[in-house]
Amino acid sequence: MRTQNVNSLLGRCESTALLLKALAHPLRLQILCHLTGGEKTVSDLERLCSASQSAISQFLARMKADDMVASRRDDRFVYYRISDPQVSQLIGALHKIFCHD
Amino acid sequence: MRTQNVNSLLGRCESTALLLKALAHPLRLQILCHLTGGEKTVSDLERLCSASQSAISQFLARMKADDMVASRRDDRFVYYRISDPQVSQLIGALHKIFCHD
DNA sequence: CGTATACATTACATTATTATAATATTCGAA
DNA sequence: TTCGAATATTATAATAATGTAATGTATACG
Repeated sequence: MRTQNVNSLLGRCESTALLLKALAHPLRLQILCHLTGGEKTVSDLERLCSASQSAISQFLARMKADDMVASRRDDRFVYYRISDPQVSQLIGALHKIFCHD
Repeated sequence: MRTQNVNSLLGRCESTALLLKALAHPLRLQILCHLTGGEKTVSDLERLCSASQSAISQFLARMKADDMVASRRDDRFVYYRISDPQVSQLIGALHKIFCHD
């Protein structure tokens, strides 16, 4: 049963590991760090992360499919934001552990 | 320069992503969760995680090479423990976020 | 309409990760 | 010294992730 699985240690480790894997890439992590500062367009992220448009767009699409981020369009720009509270919490925790001492 | 790199956002994201990657596997995460409860032998972990000896041993070797865990031998048993404080902190943070609501 | 800008998608070669099986080592007890 | 339990290592086939290039789509504006 799904619920039982999620409540078992293995089940929680499986779903948590999936999320960790989604963050476990320098560019994806960078993107999410920038998004904690508020929504950004693809070209914002392109400049901020100095990565290719294609790579950024692909990772955003993937994270959107995983419901980690959401987007809205305004004219010719698409604004992305973090939509999963657990992702925000996790980024916050990472910041405390790795950027604060 | 190494220090500058670690202090840049990209540098911190790179090293943090490496650690996340190391945790981003159901079995490795399970192993580390069990180790937060104190040191365990390989066969303890084999039972606790219901995984093969080979898989457990390989992951432990890899995490040891990454200085995430350490081991000591007592007679015929090898006891593993978490040796990296950041790993402990991270597991603690994950527990709060994913196992506490 | 046609063009430029912003973004998305597809395709693919390269590299990394995984699971599994087989074999090796280490150490204590008989 | 031989045996078995505990752990480590090696090899490898299968799968997944990555970076890059090329192409596609949408929207505003002249």
